Amino acid sequence: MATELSSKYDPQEVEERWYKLWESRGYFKADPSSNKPPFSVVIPPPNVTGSLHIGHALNNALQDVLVRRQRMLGFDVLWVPGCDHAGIATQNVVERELAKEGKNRDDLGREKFIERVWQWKEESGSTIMRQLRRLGASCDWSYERFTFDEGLSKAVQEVFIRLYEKGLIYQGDYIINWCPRCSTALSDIEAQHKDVDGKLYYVRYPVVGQAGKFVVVATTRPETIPGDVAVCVHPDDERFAALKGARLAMPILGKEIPLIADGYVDRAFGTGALKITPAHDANDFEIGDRFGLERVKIMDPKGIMNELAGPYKGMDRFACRKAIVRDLESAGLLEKVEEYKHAVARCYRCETVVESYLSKQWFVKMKPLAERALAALEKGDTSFQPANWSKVYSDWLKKIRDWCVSRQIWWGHRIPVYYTQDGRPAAARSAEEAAVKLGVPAASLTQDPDVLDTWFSSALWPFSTMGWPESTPELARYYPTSVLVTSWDILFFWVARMSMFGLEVVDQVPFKKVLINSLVADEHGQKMSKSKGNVIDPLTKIDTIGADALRFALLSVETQSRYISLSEERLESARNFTNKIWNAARFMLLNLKGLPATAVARPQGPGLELVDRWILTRLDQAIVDVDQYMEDGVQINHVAATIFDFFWKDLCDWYIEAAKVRLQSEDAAARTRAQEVLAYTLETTLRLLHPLCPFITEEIWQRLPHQGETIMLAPWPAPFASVRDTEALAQFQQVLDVVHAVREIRGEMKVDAKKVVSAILAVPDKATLELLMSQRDLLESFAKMTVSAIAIDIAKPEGAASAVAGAIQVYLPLADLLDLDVERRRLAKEIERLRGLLGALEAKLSNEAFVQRAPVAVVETEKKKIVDYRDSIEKLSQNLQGLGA
RNA sequence: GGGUGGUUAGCUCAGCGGUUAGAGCACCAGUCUUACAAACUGGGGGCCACUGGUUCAAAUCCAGUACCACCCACCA
Repeated sequence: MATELSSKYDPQEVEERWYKLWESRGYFKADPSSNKPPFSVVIPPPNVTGSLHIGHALNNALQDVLVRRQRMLGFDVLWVPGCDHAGIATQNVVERELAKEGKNRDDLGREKFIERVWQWKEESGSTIMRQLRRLGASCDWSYERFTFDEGLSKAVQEVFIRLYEKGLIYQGDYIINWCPRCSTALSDIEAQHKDVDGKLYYVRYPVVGQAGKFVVVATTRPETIPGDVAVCVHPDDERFAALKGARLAMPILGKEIPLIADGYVDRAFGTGALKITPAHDANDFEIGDRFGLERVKIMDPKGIMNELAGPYKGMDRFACRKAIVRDLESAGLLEKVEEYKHAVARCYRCETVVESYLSKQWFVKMKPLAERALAALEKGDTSFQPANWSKVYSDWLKKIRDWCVSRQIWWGHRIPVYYTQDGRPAAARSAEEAAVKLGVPAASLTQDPDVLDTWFSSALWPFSTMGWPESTPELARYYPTSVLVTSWDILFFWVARMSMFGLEVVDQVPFKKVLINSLVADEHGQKMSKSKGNVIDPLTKIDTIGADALRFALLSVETQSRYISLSEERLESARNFTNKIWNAARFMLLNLKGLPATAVARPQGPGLELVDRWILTRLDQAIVDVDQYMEDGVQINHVAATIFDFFWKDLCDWYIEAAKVRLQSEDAAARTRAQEVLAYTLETTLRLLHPLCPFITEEIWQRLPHQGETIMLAPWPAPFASVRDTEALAQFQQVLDVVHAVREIRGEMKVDAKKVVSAILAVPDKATLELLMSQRDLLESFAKMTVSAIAIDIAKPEGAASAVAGAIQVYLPLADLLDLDVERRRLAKEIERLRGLLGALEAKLSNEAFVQRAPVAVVETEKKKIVDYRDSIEKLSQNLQGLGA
């Protein structure tokens, strides 16, 4: 069987070839008609704004691991791929493109502009899907969806109308977060608060009719003074008792405003007096409402002061702040300015300082939806992993506020509400339907110009992708999805909203499990950003080190912390691992000639050598560990480490080296045995590794004796059913100990690596004697030595270096190579180490509390260890003395 | 103001109740041994942030402290 591998691993060629084959043969396809149990995942749809970044690579590698393993376990897997139209973000990107051409969106007009964005989407969307393929993502491409697809748009429209009719969507004038640059409303979570070093201005509001008297108000936003309609103090604040009912003059502009009192005011803050600007602050809006005050809007949607700002008309809000401060100062109305650290909200898409702005918007009433999501969490219908995210999630749901869903942009799902000439609204699937509802001709209606928050459609993703509102076989079979793999930064934006909308619309949670993955930072824990120049581009990496290596690097650092650090070193190490796999496989394939093409059964029986039994048992252990780490909290980094250690240390460093003796032997039976163990071990390990590194495992697997046409559909490895061969583990460990002991002496004594030394092994009993006799060839080849004698209680020759390997004594008569100083230091150091261990143990065992209370088994092993330590110290001391002082 | 996570070898991290703690990279010494120098062999390197507590036993559990990150929040 066994065909050779090229001497150098070329991931590019291998990856491209296999992905095409897999896809064309339909291995990624779900089969709704199969009788296999279903397993479904929907991709967190990447935004069509650009290309795949390293975070996507991690997220999708993780999904692919789960999905590939489930397939191997015999599930009918559906992994739905797709992109998000990403409303504001994408519109911004295209507007920037236009700006390069010296144009803006108004130059094109709504229709042409949207056409332009679609053009962008076609390019960018296909780039992203191509990149996912390069990563190896085994999505079912026949289910590829886009949040702005016709079908998904229909779902959006339908959900809006249903919620509207249920009274869960309403329109109203409220203070919302407004981005003057994007010129649209934002939801609360789209305004991101960051502390800044600002200033607190103490402004004097002259009391009308009492010359020289002022009420001093502390504010961070003096530019909103023209919008003031009152100054408010606490009703019980003695300092203002005498001014009750007074009128104040707005600084600079002179407009008269009342002094009012409300319990909301914090007497301890500033001067205890708060200016009330209902159109530009959420709290002031509420207070204004309580007092029936006017709402004076002093800015336009771009953040430019309007005519109500009097002399400041036409100024940008920040220029206006400067101007007002200057004017206040020259008018003697600025009492003082304090440094003040406070939170300022910025647009999450463009970082512009967000304005609290009064405007008419559409809202979703969230409380009833959140309650259902909370109940589902409580019931365990959805669970989080790591589990502590469920607290973050539920805390947010508990204090949820209504969701502002209308956006004053063009790229998105148009709000399906139509108005009559006199402003009566109706939510409808078309103008015609609205016309019927409203009893007017369709032509007389105008549709709401706004579009929906992009996250509105994302919230429907798990069921809209499956064909809702139609009742499709996919919905019935794959909804709720099995697991959602996503990062915590979109827990509120996306995960929580999917839960709420899934329950509200389909009456079931959208996913049973949420697996939260880390965000990827650089090697110093810094967020990757273009400006810092620390971005690692996944595609460039795939080009250079291959997708498998990139995946392995990401997966081997993925933990349950919020950020993981990815460094060039880590990537290099993963690249080295794939290279090691390639070379080891290459060696094995070169040595498997003569094996049949059919899968090799697990070798067993008396023909097995100790080392064979050892590697097979280590393999079983690795499988058990991997399974546990896959199931038990998905500790994928441990999965990676387990396979890495098994493959490199056990298989390559020991087993392959050990097998070389037999592979070159004349004894055909012995050779075949070694070949069978190698083939079996490698084939099983490849299946174990396949979900993490799909390409290289397939490429090698194809050349090994195997069953089936692809490793993708080969069965997931199961540990061998019979009892663990713990005897082999223990015995082989003794062999390893002896090898280590000899190598250490050689290293310390600087024995020429090519020189074959001779060794004498003193063993404690007959069993050990027989064991070492049987492993003599192995010992000799591993330690570059000839074993001249193995005997019970043989004496140490003159001029020999010595070491203790468990109960075995190793003597190397090195003659003039022996450096007495080095030898003394070595032995003394080891004795010191053992004495330390012994001392601690003795203290422990002389502690009666320990002997009485600790489990008997623990006490017993400790007692045995004491004997062993004493024995070793004794031997080493003798050896040391034998060297003379 | 509330909350979460972190603090272990020079760096990035693992270990989360039972020997005086491990890995990868980096470092030092040696080796091109015909699968692999992207490799092999050996070595050096850590009072596991601090302080208390629980326990026969603590890096590991609990409490507090310090520092670092992050999230949430309408106190101007």
